Amino acid sequence: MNNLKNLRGTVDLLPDQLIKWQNVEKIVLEQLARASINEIRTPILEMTELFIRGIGEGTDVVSKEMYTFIDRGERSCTLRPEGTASVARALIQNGMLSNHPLQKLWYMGPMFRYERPQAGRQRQFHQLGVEFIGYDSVRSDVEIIALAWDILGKLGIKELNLEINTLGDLDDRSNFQKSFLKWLDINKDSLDLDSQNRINKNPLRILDSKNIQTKKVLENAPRLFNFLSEKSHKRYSALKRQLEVLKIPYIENFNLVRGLDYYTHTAFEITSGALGSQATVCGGGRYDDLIKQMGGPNTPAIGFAIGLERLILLAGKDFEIPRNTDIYIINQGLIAESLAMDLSRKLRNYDLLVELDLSGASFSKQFKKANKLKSRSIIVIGDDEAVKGEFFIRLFDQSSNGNEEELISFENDIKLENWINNNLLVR
RNA sequence: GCGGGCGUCGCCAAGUGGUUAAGGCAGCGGCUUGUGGCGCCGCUAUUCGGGGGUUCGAAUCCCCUCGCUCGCCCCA
Repeated sequence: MNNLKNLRGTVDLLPDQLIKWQNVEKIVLEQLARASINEIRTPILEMTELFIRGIGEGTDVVSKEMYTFIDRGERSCTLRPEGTASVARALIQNGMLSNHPLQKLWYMGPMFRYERPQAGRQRQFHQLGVEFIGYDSVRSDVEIIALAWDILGKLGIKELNLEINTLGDLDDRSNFQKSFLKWLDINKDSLDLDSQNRINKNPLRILDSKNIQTKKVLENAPRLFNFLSEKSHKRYSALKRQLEVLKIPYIENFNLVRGLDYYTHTAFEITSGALGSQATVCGGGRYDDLIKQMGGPNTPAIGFAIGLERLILLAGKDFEIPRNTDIYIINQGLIAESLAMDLSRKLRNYDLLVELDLSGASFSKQFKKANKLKSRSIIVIGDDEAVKGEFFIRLFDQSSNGNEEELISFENDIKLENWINNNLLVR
C-alpha cells in the first residue's frame, strides 16, 4: 500500500455508500421544501474571529477543536465547526435582516472539528442545519422541533427521545449564575476535575456533567429553573403544552445545556440509544442574542442541526437499495456500436436508467453483465441488426418468457416509445 | 488529550516460531468468438499496516510507529 492516505477522521464516501446518502438526503430535502424553507450556502472557510465571537471562547469547540491556520495574507482562518455563526454573519453582512426580517433557512455541508474519531464522530462531518430567523413566538420553537422530529420520522427512525429544557434569557442566566458560583465556591472540592476547570471558563456546562459523583453533588445545587422570570416560565409552559397538542413526546432534562454559548430559552436534543455513546442525532435551541452580539439588528432566532453521519447510521436498510438499470444495451460491431451510441442518447430523454456496454466483449459476456446488473430490459444490436437498421428490445427479468421481445427499426421512435411506456414506465 | 481492543488479497477470513501463506465471495479467462441466470475448469498475496530487533528461521515473540475501532471527554 502506498503512503498517500486520507487524513485521520475523514472518509471517502464510495458509490455504494452514497446510495444511502442520496436516498436519505432526497427525503430530507423534500421535507424542507414542503415546509417552505430556503437554502443558504456560506463559505466553509471563515475568519477565526467569527467563531470565537459567535460560539464563545470558553467552549470546547472553540478552545480546542478548531482547524485554524494562517493564510498567505496572514489572516487567521478556520474551517467552520458549525453553521449558525456563518449564517448569522451572512445575513448581517448582506443586509438581509432589514429587507426580510423573517426567514426560514437551511444549509447542509461539511463541518470540521479536531476530535478523536469514534462511532458517529468524524473530524470532517456533515450537518443539516435549519434556522428560523426573526421569529420569537413559542410557535416557532414548536414548529422547528416538529420539523426535526418529522424529518427523523419520515426516515423511519424509531425509538427517539426528545429532551427539552429552558435556559431562560440573559438576565435569568446571570441571576442564576451568581448564586451558582457561590454554591460552586463552597462545593468545588467535591466536584470532578473537569468540572472544577469549568468554574471559571464555562460554569453552566458543569450542570451537564456525566460524572456520577458530580451528578450527585449537583442535586443540591441551585437550579436555573428557579431563577426563571415569569415570562420565561410562561414561555416554557406554552412550549410543553403545544408539544403535547402535537403529540410529540418529550422528556424534561433540566441539566441539558448546549455546548455553544449562544443559546437562550428553549434548548433541545433528540437522541437515540442505537448510536452508542454519540447518542445525539439532533441538537438545537433558541439564540435570541447572537445576531445582535455579532453586530446585527436585534433579531430573535431558533435553529437546530442534524448530524448526517449519525442520521445515516440510524436510517434503515431500505435506503441502501440502488435503482436498477432499466435498459442495458448489448452491442458489437463497428456500425452496431455507433448505432447503439446514438440510441442510448435518444433513450436518455426518458426517465430511465440506461447503460451502454462499451466493452466490445462477446455477446455472452455482455449478457452476463446485463444479468449481473439486474437490468429490467436489454437491447441487442449486432451486425445483423445494424445491416437491417433495427434492434431487439426485450424484458430481461427471470419471470418474463420473452414474449415482450420486439424488433424495432431505428427510425421508429413511436414504436420504441410505446414499448417503453407499456413495459418499463408502468410499474 | 487519556484509556481498552484490533490490523493476513478489493471484501470475509484460516494460520500462534520451520521448506511453496488455507478457504469463501468478488474479479478475470475458458468450457459456450451472437444470446444471460446453473454448473464445471483455470488464474489472481515473493507476502501478512510500516520500521527496527530477537532467532539458523517470524504473519506468528519484543520495541517503536501509523491506522482502525470502542469508551472517557465533547458534540451533531
